[in-house]
Amino acid sequence: MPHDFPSMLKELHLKVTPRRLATLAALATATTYVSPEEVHKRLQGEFARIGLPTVYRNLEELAAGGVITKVLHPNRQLYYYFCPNRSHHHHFVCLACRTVEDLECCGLEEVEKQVGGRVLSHIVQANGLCQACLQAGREAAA
Amino acid sequence: MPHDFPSMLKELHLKVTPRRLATLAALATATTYVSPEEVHKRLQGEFARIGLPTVYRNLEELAAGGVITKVLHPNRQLYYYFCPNRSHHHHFVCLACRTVEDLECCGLEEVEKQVGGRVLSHIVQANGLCQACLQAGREAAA
DNA sequence: CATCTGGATGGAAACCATTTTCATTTAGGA
DNA sequence: TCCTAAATGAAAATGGTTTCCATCCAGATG
Repeated sequence: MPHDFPSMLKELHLKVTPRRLATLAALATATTYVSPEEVHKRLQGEFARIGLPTVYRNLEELAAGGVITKVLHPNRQLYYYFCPNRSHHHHFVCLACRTVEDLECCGLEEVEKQVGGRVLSHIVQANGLCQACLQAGREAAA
Repeated sequence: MPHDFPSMLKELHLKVTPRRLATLAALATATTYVSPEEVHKRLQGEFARIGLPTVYRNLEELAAGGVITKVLHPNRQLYYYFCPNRSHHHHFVCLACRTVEDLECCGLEEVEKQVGGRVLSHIVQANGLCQACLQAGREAAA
């Protein structure tokens, strides 16, 4: 069953606009994490007018709603990834081919207990080279 | 025994300069993570001339050498923290009072095995409110 | 101690991903 | 069909961070 993008948007109380649907479609069909700039470029093939701020805004809203995932690159730029896995987990991202792999959830759930405070957010992300890139001798890229 | 900053710098093949020593001293005496801007401001009390680029460069070099730790704020700015704990571990940072607590190391060591590739770097950081801030009703700040 | 050399530094400018502003358009309920 | 708040584009601003380059200094050498 294909993704039901309109329902996803409605659940987030976002209007179902052509640009948002196209953004979701672009992410869902990408095999790697992508930059806002790249999403913008791709949408320019579908819309005569599409502003970069719109892309930034929509990506941010979708990520805030949990429909897509942010990838924090070591270069500190933001990338986005459509992760169909709805359960709580973390990612390994290949810095060469930009693929994303799910990781088993690690013990961060106990952190709040350990700290005694409240965990508002957390980052658990491993960066590196996937098996394929390692064997192919590819290197990390910005 | 106080910290031996000159030795730390020499181990990293960095020259022992007054600015670097003052930067380390500033971080070591701070009870919270601090921004490059804040380090710069503090050093202005010690040096008639101190450039912001110098502060950025030195902080980056010290972090690259593992002498200090980067704190990745949710607002995507970089902060730094002098963590005397030399063993591998991760951090919980309070977004209200900016204190940093050590976390027990979680299972990231097995990630490389799980992925089959090579982990070049990883981020494991919990953000939130520490116990004291939670009880005091303080809130997260930028 | 004097000299030498590459690393360290300051100031100004550049960078550039991201955000803000604001006028215009549009989704979707009334 | 209307209406209103949300969505959008274009242009400009933002601001943390980095680059450039001339000058300075740590520290090795003799």
